[in-house]
Amino acid sequence: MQQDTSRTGSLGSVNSFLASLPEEDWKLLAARLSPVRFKNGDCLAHDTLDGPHVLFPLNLVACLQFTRQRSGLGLVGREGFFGWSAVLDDNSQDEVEATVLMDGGTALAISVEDMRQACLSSATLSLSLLRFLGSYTSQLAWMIRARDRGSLKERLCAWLLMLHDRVDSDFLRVTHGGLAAQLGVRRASVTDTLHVLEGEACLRCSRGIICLTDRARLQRNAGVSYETPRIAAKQAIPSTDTASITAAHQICEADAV
Amino acid sequence: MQQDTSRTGSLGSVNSFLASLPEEDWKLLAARLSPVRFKNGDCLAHDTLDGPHVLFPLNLVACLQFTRQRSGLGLVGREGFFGWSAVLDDNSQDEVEATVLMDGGTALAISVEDMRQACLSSATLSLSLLRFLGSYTSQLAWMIRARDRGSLKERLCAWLLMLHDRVDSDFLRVTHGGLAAQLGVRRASVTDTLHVLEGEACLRCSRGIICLTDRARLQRNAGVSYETPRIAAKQAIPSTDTASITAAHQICEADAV
DNA sequence: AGCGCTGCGTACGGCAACGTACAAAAAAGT
DNA sequence: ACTTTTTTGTACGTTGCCGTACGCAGCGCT
Repeated sequence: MQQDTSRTGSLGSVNSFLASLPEEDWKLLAARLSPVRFKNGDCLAHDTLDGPHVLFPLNLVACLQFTRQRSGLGLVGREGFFGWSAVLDDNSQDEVEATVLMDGGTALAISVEDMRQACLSSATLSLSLLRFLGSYTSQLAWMIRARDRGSLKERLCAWLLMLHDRVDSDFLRVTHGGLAAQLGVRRASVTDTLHVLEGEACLRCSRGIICLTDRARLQRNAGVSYETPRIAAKQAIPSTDTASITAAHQICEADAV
Repeated sequence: MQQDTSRTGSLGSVNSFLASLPEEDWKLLAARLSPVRFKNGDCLAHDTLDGPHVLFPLNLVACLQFTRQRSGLGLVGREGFFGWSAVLDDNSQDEVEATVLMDGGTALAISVEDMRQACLSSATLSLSLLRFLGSYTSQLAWMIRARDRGSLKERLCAWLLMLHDRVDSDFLRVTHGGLAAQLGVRRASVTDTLHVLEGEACLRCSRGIICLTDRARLQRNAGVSYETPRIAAKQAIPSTDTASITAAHQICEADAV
């Protein structure tokens, strides 16, 4: 853990976007961040908070999607943040929400006003936001590609890998129905495809849990649908080791009382 | 035309992103912008220029796509710009290129270095970039939605409307094959669907030209696939009237000699 | 006139994913 | 121990789009 010691043990150290900020930009935000806990299925920024906020997930994974609609647009986890549309007061995107998928946990929140202030006083911070939005853009683009040229098997593998990237366990707490919703396909299709993958020894299913056993093989199955997202994630998600995350998580829990 | 008089008659006035910039940010860019002409089928930023540039289309429309692949990711025209990935030195997106679709024309170019400089010295400029990237993000998101829930008819209508938004004529210079490539489907499927739309009196086809005759009906056919892109575009594309565009175009031609 | 090229019309079989439906198994509530 | 809910297994007919393929029409070129 060769991170900036002033931030080690602090709350922000586990969100790799925050962790990657230069010292001055971090100071602009640090004082105004406060931890918020979310349960599984919660909608980020609507359920728990009063006003609009930007949220930096620590150990939760959220699925971006249009309000009240099935197909998921992408994932946000500890590599990034959610709520940029409000910062840009871009109401065209108000119809996109993020619901917590797995392992309900903690995110750091900052009010949109504070965030906007910080951006206006630091061009490098704005550029950092731009960089993340750029990588999210790339994620969306590959999603599009996957939808018309890739088979369901390919897409499912890519999605599982993206989930796996954002948690610390090989056990994904998702149901077939949940995955179907996120991928915008039938539940039965997911079940079938998972059985095929199980046959290829890529994973094992039990009720409500999928255990990834052969990431490499999954990756081969995903093909190009996962190639670039992986690269983008590698840039954005540096080596955040499990221990530090758990530690910070516990600090959060204590802090959030 | 109630635009800033200092910019009326200048080149940037027809790119609505540039036009929307506050005076100071505009000054940061104006001196370093130079017009570049593109032919139909050219690839923005690779064919004509030496180094990496950011390009602000004036009267051309470009289709974003992965290198050497069919399906188009989105459109960029006079409402925005292309080349942000280089500004963020986000090489994960290097595989996305933009090829000129229609009516080859002029774009204003600024070197990535100059652009980065300008962004670092102005937080509001960075935020403007963010805002556009946010609306592009939204465009991509609706694209995803359209691909799995929308029929080809729906997607085709939305695409035609988006093209129409970015030109000044009701005549679109595109072939069925071209549209098929952009939409990532068979040429024959496009032909069939166009005939259906022709039957509904939405448009008329001749060789290499599609004439939109009933925008409202097209919009109804497109359904939600076009709703939000339209809203996003309305924010980003203010009333740029034909006369000013033509005028500025001619200035460009003179300037580009 | 004749040639070639690009763009359009149309057809047939195939397949992945769809909608729907029903029942069994596992967990959760009482 | 019993009921209720959630999750999973499996089936059948349907459909939108695919791949491929062939012929014709408009247009430029020599």
